[in-house]
Amino acid sequence: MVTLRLTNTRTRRKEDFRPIDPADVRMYVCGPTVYDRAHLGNARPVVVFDVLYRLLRHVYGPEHVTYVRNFTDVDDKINAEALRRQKAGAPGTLEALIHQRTEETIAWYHADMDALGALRPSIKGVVSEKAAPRATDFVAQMITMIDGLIDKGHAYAANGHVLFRVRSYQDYGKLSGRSVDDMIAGARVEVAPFKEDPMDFVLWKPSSGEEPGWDSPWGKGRPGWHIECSAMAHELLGESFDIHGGGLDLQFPHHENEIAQSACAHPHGDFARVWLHNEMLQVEGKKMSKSLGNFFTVRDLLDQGIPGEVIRYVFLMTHYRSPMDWTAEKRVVATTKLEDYLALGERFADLEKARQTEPAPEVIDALADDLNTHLAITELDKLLGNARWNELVATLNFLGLIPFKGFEERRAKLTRSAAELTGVTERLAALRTAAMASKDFSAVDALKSALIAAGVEVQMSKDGVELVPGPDFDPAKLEALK
RNA sequence: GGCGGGUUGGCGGAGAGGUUACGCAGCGGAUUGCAAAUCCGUGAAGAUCGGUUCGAUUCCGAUACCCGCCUCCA
Repeated sequence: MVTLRLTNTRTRRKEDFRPIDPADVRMYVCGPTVYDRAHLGNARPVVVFDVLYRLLRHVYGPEHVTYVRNFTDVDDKINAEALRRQKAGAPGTLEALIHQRTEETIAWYHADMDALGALRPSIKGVVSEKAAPRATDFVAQMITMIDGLIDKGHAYAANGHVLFRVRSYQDYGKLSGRSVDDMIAGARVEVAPFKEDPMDFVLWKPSSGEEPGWDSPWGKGRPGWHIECSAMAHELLGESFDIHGGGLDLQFPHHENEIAQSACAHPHGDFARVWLHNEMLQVEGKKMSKSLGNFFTVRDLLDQGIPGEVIRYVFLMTHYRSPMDWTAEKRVVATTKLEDYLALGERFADLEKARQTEPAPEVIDALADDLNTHLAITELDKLLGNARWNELVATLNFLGLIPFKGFEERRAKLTRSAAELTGVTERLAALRTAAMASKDFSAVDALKSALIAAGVEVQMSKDGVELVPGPDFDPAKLEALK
């Protein structure tokens, strides 16, 4: 069995991956706050951890992998959007508007991530709502956890809030490599009069009438951000699980706080053994931000006609622990490459056999070495160069770049196109033979130009004429020729 | 201010203390009525300065520059 090696943020080292239970390898990844369409940066961890998920499924078997990715559906930005809609005259209670907003955002998210070829999270291979849990479905577990933390002296209620007592957890800061004292010296912590210590963070906060709230021992309120992941991971994956992932920006404070809460609430568990963080995304060398005007969503790109596979390929070009730069040039390269793979795979692979073929071992090895997706992609070119067509197709499917279905659709399309081109090849060949004798190529060139304009690739050699319909083949443009 | 990461040929981007990365683009050639596609060949690198070493782009240190987090933006 292939041994995976992963760079564990917790130890800052690349380590052999040994699952707690090979029959149920468990991974948790922080999902989105569902207040709006996912932007391109949101998509990077999704693709990165989808590759890991696929690799784990390959190595341990799909039914032996559990992947949970949450939805944060309680958040001030969601409340703000719902309130804005209400003020704009939308009917219904605020609660209903919040619900409506989170529902539609979750549906968008799934659709957009599906388009990127990301598999849905699953529990032991079974896709379900539970594998994509919503924070609001786990408030009771959060309250229980907070209550336990108060009992153990790791948290305290003050002023309608419950705060985590950071000084009560000795290892606080270990994941992100910071010391509490240094951070306070940095003086960028929110100071609230009711905090015992400026570093203490909120587990529970009171809700006003306009905000969603749940009854709790500390009054009507809502959970702080970090507690949801601790509660859901515990409920769905247990006290100890294998992998916890997310963007590097979550390393501090979110993941640090998750660890503190979980370690203190469940001192006998390990919480997550391996922590993985993907670097951030840039656009043309700069941070994507609304102020720079280079902010866009996944849906924006899809609507521009950029296929999800192209976005995915561009992501895979860069190792997950390096900043990734989204550029127009990379998009072109990705488009060209994928088109080559699709055209050549369709032409030379046996699709039936490809379905029975394992992904290329070189690619598995590349991914097993800390998800070296770039190396994996260069291996695709070698498969192509060595005419290992069935493996190429199987590997493209495995990587989520071109599913088997994509090749089949291309084949069906070509079959239809070939029917449209019936007779044209012979006509062109005849014209060319005549032209060879008369030295007047005008009729040949006219037909050739028309074919190219219709999206047909014209290949003429001394052996004859071949017409290959391209991806943009439009039979309607051939009507005039008939 | 604190903490962390990075700097490779025109572009993207890896691995390895000593042997061609690879891809895209470029250039030369084969082929073609002209093209396209394909094939063959080919130039080009390791931010700067110092150290360790028989030997460093690869290890160590410093400098410069870039980036991220510290502000519930992944």
